[in-house]
Amino acid sequence: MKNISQRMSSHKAGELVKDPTTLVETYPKVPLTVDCVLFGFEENVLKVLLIRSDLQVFDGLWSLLGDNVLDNEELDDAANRILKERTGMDDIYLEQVRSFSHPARHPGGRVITVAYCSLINIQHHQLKILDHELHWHEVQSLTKMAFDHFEILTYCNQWLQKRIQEHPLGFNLLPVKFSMRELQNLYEAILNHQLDRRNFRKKFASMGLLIDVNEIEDNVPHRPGKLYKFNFEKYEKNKRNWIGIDF
Amino acid sequence: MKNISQRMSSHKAGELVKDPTTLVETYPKVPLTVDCVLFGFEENVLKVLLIRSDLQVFDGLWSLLGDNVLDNEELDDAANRILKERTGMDDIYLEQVRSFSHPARHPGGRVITVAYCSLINIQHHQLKILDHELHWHEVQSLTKMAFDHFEILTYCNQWLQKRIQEHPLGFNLLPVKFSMRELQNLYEAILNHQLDRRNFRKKFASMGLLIDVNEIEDNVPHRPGKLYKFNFEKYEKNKRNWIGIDF
DNA sequence: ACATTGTTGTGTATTTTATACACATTCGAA
DNA sequence: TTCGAATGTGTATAAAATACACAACAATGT
Repeated sequence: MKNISQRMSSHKAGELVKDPTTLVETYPKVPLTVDCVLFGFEENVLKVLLIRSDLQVFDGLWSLLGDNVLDNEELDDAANRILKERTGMDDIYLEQVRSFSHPARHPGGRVITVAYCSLINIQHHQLKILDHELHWHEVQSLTKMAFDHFEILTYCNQWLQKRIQEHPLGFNLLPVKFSMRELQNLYEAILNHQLDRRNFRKKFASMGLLIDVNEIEDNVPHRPGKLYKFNFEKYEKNKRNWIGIDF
Repeated sequence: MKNISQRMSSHKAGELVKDPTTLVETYPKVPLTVDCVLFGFEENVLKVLLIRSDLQVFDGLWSLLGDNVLDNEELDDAANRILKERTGMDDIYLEQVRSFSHPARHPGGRVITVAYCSLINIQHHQLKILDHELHWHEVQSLTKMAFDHFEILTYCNQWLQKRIQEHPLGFNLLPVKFSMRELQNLYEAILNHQLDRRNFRKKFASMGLLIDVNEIEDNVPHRPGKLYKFNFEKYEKNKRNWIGIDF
């Protein structure tokens, strides 16, 4: 109750607040950051883009791409700005995942962070900015990171696993034209699980969302596979919201 | 880039930061609140617990149960505290949903809020605190609310619809012992969709998670139905993480 | 030219799950 | 006793998931 009465102190109980600005000025303020978990896919392995931490206490440890949120900046905008600043990339799929607020998560004091996920086609976007040893790391190889970033990464990885099964996110990690094998490798890498090749193909074929571009792979040391594009227009049109209890 | 160099100003580029506290002090700070979307179920209707807004600009409009986050308070703790302060309730299922950060969402200036959802059994918890005209509203009847709370409510409602199909949340809204009809009414109310009675029962029967308590309803003006309990232990043990691409 | 190797592309049988649908039973109320 | 209204149950059909095998193809090496 303490806090409610504290807020009330600026006006009598039961009376309406006429000046919201004065009210907001009484609120405690916290430093707020956004951390971007940038996933990429290369050599059939799921990767994440990291930098070397600035902080001496985290000497040698890797860190997500984060920055503080600016005055009057929306969180989505902050995430996009950080992505742009760090990688030069624009117009990338980005999604808020959740906030992390443990009081001791930052050695410099209380800092709350909001995690965003982004999926990047590594081939399509050469990294132009390499500050802080920015580069890709295999997700599976990481164990310790700066701050609570390993926890955030783990959470986002699970989020991605669930998300990719219900939404066509994966195509953001592939070239525009891809083979069935590439697609399956992507799913297997993210889900960390082997899938039956024939059933996988059947599943995607039955969805009717892949466009056969009548081309085949080259530079493969074996029989080349057909290439496909994902039909985003059709997907957007037919987006279903199904009902099916399952737990 | 502006912001990175701004942060850098406290130390030379390439050098490690030795004093993280000083670093954090340079971060902009924002007022942060938690808004709780408390769902309940009564008379076969999904309801949400609201208070009358304090603010004159929102004269007459209803508002979610929110409060600012205290110094060094975790968001989860803040949400639990607010729930307790407003309703007297403790030990309630609470889950973070997402943050809302539009710069103009609060008339008093920039305030970021984190939405939490909670599901409450209305019968089991009489409201002891009725400040600010706290009471239950039919979700379907709401159109305009204070702040961006209608947007938050809508988002949380959709979140709930998805969530209830994959997790046994619904049982938090029912009495410990409930009939199949009550359970189905709950799902129909939340999903806003009619379900086939026989298939619904078959589905839950096949899950094997309902315990027949060998009792029947009373005080119903028709043939009473059998009562069941949800087997939380068995659910926790067998929690599966299935793989199935579907979009 | 040919055999070898590895991957592509396809089909079918089986099981499981979802959907659609109807009727007798039970209790309360009149 | 009868009526009304909801309970409890089963079956047939369609759709989806799963398990599994073999021929066709292109590249490579001989």
